[in-house]
Parts: sequence; structure tokens; C-alpha cells
Amino acid sequence: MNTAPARWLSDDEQRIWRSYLHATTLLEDHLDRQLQRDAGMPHIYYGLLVALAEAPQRRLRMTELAMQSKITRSRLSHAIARLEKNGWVRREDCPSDKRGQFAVLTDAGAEVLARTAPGHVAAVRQALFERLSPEQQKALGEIMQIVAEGLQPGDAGADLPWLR
Amino acid sequence: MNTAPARWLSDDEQRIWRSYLHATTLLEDHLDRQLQRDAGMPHIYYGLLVALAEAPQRRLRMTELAMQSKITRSRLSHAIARLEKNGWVRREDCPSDKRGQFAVLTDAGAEVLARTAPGHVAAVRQALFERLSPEQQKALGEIMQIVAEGLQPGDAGADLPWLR
DNA sequence: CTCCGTTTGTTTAAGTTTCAAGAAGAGGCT
DNA sequence: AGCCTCTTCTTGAAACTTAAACAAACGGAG
Repeated sequence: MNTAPARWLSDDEQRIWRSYLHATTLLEDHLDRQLQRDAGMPHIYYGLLVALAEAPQRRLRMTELAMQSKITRSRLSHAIARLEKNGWVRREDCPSDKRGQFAVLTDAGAEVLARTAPGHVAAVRQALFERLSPEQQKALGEIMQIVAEGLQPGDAGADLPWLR
Repeated sequence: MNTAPARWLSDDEQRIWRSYLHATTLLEDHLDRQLQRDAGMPHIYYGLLVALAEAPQRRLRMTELAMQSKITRSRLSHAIARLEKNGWVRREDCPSDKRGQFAVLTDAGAEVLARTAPGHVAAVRQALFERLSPEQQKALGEIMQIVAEGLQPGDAGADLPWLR
């Protein structure tokens, strides 16, 4: 229950918020379609492969991968099951913690990434970076950094030197 | 087929893009949870009720509602079916076009909106506007406007009733 | 008027995500 | 050792989204 006077959004704020909603849903749909068509998987799954490709030994613990990707472990479990069925990822037991599992990028997975990354990058570039001035790009980065930090306090300053 | 040299993202661009992905997924999850808890529906469904509430006669043709909300007609069809089951929306035949359907906000739907809007606005405010300077808010609006326009050319400032 | 391509909205099935519950190991405490 | 609690990851069912196929109605051309 909230006794404070419910403050609505100003006209400016409403415009900004709606632009945000439109742009983010359109962009997500756009990239999802692009990747579904060219790589046979949705955007999030692609992100999982990227995270694995960048990790040492091409492998990550399930929990760490889930956190990096901002998804629940449950969702990750299903997702990895699917990627495993595609032969792009394989699971390995963790020797030091018998509860643990590693998700490991297979050669086939790396190959899919190598084949589809250029097209995806091009799509991102064309939909976002090519349309924004350098100042706007910089502002966007700062804004999104602030928003993310606000919603997930604690993972920030750790490895983000540019935020001070 | 693309013969151009596949240009990867620069370090700066990568940081910006990752911040974007993190922030947008976190914010979407955050608002989805908030609305699921307080209003019993996901964010998109809430947006449909808002669109109807703002429309003349509290009603919109399915196609128009789908376009305003940036979703497919198929998805809308399912969504309205669910909202109808909740008693928040009802369908009405269009007299002038026998294929057409109106989605109409019911009193119960309006009541749900009135009850839950303040909490939702507060969540948006707290997660976004309270953390950004006026300049950043302005920049965000411009950036998102550009991105949306790029992905859906033709619906720009043209018809935005909320634009007053 | 009939034909033909388009628009409107729904439906089915397959895939994805969420939620709640649960199995199993880790780790501490007595 | 036994017990308790937390963490890790998985499972199954329900909800949601997507893609493709579809029926019905529209509307223009011949």
C-alpha cells in the first residue's frame, strides 16, 4: 500500500518511455528473427554460445552462465538441453563439486558461431550503431550502464572500470 | 551473400551493446514480475489494456491494436483470448467489415488498470527516470525514437495521439 | 457479375519461458 | 557421526510466443 500521491509520468516522460518500449521490442524481434533464420536459434541462445566461446576452455558453470546472461538457472537448464540436442554444447561434470555442471561449447557450436556472427554483428550495426552519432552512442552506453546497475546492484564496479 | 569485410564491433561498441542487452533484459524481467505480481498479467498484456483505455470508445480494431503494440496479429489473438477469459476485454464485431473485430476494454479491465497503474508507474520511475539526469532522459528519448523509426519506417511521429 | 489477389483474424502445433517443486551434494554445527 | 541449511541443477506442468496454414470477407479488374 502506498499513501504517497501517485505521480503519473509527464508528457515528456511518457514519450520517452513509449519510444523505449517500441524500440526495444522492435529491435528484439528483429534480431530474434534474423538469428532464427540464419542460425536456427533465438537471440538468447546465441548469447549463450557467445558467452561460452569467450570463457576459458570454452566452458562455464551453469550458475555462472545464467548470471552472466541474466536468466534463471531453470531457463538455462532448458536452453542448454536444446543446444545439446543440436550438438552445439555438451555438459560435463564438475570434478570439485558433484552438484556442478559445466556447459562446454563444442566444435560444432563454435563453427555455428563463426558462421553466423558476421551477419548478426551486421544486423546490430545496421539497426543501432549506424543510426547514432558518437555522442549518442556514448550516452546510450552510460544510460544503460546506470539502469543495469540499478536493477542488479553488486555486479557493477567489479569489472567495469569505466563507471568509476 | 556479403563480400564486404565482416567488421566486428569495436571495444566501445561492444561495451555499449552489452550494457544495452543487460539493461533491457533486466528491466523487462523486473517489470514483468512487478506486473505479474500486482496485476496478474505480463507487461505486454498490460500495455494492451493501456492502449484500449486511451482509445476512443475504449476500443480498437485488432490489427490497429497489434500495430500500436508492435506485436503480430497472431500473438494478439491469443492475448485477447486470455484477457477475455479474465473479463478485462471483450470482443465485438465490426459492423462495417464483417471480418473485423473490436477489442473493447470492459469496466473490470478499466478497474484493474486504475488499481495497478500507480504501482507500475512507480516501478518505471524508480528503475529508469529517477536514475537519469534530464539530459540523459532527453538523449534516451531521441535515441529510441531513431532506433524505432529505423526498424519500422513509416509510423514515425505521424500518428501519436499521446503526443498532444 | 465472377474471378483473383489481398486483408482480417483465428487456429494448430512446435518451441520457449516461467513457476513451483524436488533430488542431491556441500558445508557447518554439535 | 548426525542434523540442518543452503546451493546447484533439473524436472514437469502451465503459460506464452511463434510460424504456418487457414477460412471468411473485402475490393478491384475484367
